[in-house]
Amino acid sequence: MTLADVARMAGVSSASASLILNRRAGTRISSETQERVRTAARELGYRPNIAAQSLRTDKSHTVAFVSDFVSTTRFAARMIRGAMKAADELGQVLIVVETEGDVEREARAMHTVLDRQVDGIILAAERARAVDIPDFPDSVNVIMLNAMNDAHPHAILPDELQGGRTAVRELTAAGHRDIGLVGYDFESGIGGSSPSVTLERRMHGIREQMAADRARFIAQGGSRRWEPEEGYRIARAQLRAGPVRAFLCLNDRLAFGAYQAIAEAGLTIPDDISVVSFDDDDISSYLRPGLTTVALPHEAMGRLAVERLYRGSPAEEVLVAMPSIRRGSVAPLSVGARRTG
Amino acid sequence: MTLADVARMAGVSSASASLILNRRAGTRISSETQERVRTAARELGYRPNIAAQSLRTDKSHTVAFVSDFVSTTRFAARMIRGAMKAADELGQVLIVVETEGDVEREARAMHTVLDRQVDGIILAAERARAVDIPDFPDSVNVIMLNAMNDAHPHAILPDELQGGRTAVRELTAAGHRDIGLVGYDFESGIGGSSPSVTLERRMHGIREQMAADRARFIAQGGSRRWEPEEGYRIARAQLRAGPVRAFLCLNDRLAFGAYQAIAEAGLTIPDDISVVSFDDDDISSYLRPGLTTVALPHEAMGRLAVERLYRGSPAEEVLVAMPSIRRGSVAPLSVGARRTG
DNA sequence: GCGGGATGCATAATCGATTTAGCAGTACGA
DNA sequence: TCGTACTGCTAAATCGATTATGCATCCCGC
Repeated sequence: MTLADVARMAGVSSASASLILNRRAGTRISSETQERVRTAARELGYRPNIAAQSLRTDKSHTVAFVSDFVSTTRFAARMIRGAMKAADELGQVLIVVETEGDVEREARAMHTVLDRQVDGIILAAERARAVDIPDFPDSVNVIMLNAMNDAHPHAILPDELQGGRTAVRELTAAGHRDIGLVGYDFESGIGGSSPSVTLERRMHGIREQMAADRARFIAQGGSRRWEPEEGYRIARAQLRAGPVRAFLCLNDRLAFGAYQAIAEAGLTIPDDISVVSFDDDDISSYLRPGLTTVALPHEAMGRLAVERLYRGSPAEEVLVAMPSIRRGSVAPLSVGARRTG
Repeated sequence: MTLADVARMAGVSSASASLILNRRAGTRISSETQERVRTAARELGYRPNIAAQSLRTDKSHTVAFVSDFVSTTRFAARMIRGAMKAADELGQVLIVVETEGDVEREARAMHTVLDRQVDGIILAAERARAVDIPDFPDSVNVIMLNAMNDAHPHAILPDELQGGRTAVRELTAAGHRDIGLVGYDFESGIGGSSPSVTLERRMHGIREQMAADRARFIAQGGSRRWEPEEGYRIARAQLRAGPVRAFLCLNDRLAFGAYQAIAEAGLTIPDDISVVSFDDDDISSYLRPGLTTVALPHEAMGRLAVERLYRGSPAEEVLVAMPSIRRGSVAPLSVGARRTG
């Protein structure tokens, strides 16, 4: 079923059919003719051939989502999901390519999708970071998702500054002032696997809010890997060293480890000790009690990427709020409730 | 950079340029001319416009991956990853659409991708099941991935019969004959969330292998939901009822719960009790000791889907082997090692 | 009765490839 | 010398849309 078929059935030229079906005609075509064409299109089940459209108009209604990882964690998947929902709403479609961080595959991916005349490219990274990307024509619309690149200022990132503040406030609002920090050490600067702008921002937010609320870290434990084992190790050390009543963990896996250490010490969350963390990983809802965590808003970010490409929004850095997900690992500090025995 | 540019630079017609770059010419074009054209293409960085190609040839080198879920579990993501790897190797690209199981969105997705002249459609389901799909032209190449549909015999499924046998053999090979079954009850038929062909096959394989190895279920606990809580409940009941030394769990989340019950009973895995499960979920590698599980081969299945579409393989049901992932939750039965005190 | 403008539609070019049919030129055998 | 068979390439149609231009026709005012 082509446009020509529709035109023939309606007894008009395909030019008119095109004008009518694209509603570009204004008043220049009689309403009877318009009706005839629309009816014909409906009866024949006409659907435009997008390859032909794209050839002529240079619009493919297709966006490329090029990511270093799609399946390692659910984070990347959430960004994809957000992007796909927005695409669906806007009549777009997503070509998804995984590069596994391989530079050669990245370059290949860029070309492959450009060959398909995509309307824009979303370059996503699983963990917010600066990425190297191959050169390509300036005409191409590119947006960095959870990633940064000097040549491409259009980027969507989590608002880590606000996120850091929010996490601290979860604890201070419950009365906590003496807090154990798990995963980072301000003195040595150790924390996280690589120097990352977003981590800096998060730590900055944490520091600001701690000062604002007159709270202090009575213990700090840094580690490069942010896995349950390290969380366990650091939390145990802090519990042994002193009377910690609140942990601020830099991600949910660290918090998972901290939970173990807390249980081992015979303490109860949140009555004896409160825990707050970052990311909203799957495990945070599996844990008992559920972990209160400041979420990385990946779905919202993915959605925004598609929408901004579609709208041709200005190339600027966009920060997406990190909401706090309260699940029950924080309780008001009640003096003397702990270790009364 | 179009083909015409290349042709102009090489001083030939675009027809010749096309023939040469597609290597269709055979001996009909002089090698000097061929060289000139290839050089021109290289120097100009010529890349064919796939929209134009697709318009003319009806091949878009694009495959649609329509799935009910892409981001809920890592299973779906693994299928996508396998599909993408194969696509990358074959010079194809994947359009990914998520329908969330919504019939209307499924229909819309089918049309959207058909409009884009995809070479084939992969219809994937997160959990192996029969799916309803909208009608579309017979000319479209469709393959069911982890799903079944009467109208479309071309399907790729895990070999659950073999998988069931394999799981049992993991235990019987270690000397276990008296086994506790977690998640299913042969007498009541209760187990799993919905009647599923693949579950039937798995249970059939389990039954066969149990008989072949002269083993028996000394306890069975069925449940519709296969979540950690149920695993915990069922395992605890079985441990209290009698001297179970081996658990066969129907998925890793049930096993996760069983681990808790076992720890609570003061028993050690695998010395006191062996555990085998299905799926190879993430948690199976997080657990201590690592969980021995019969994996759902999702990545291999995704890969196969793209390859078979590409090759135009016959429309048949393809079963993919479920490999056993040994991690240390199974140990040889040593009589008297348990509860000696 | 005629120029001018609006109305309603068609013609044809175009996007960038593929592919069939066929045109020159040469070689060769009879 | 002529017919035939290759060889090496080009012209032009084609895929299915969009869009600039143009051609009738009619209405209107003068």
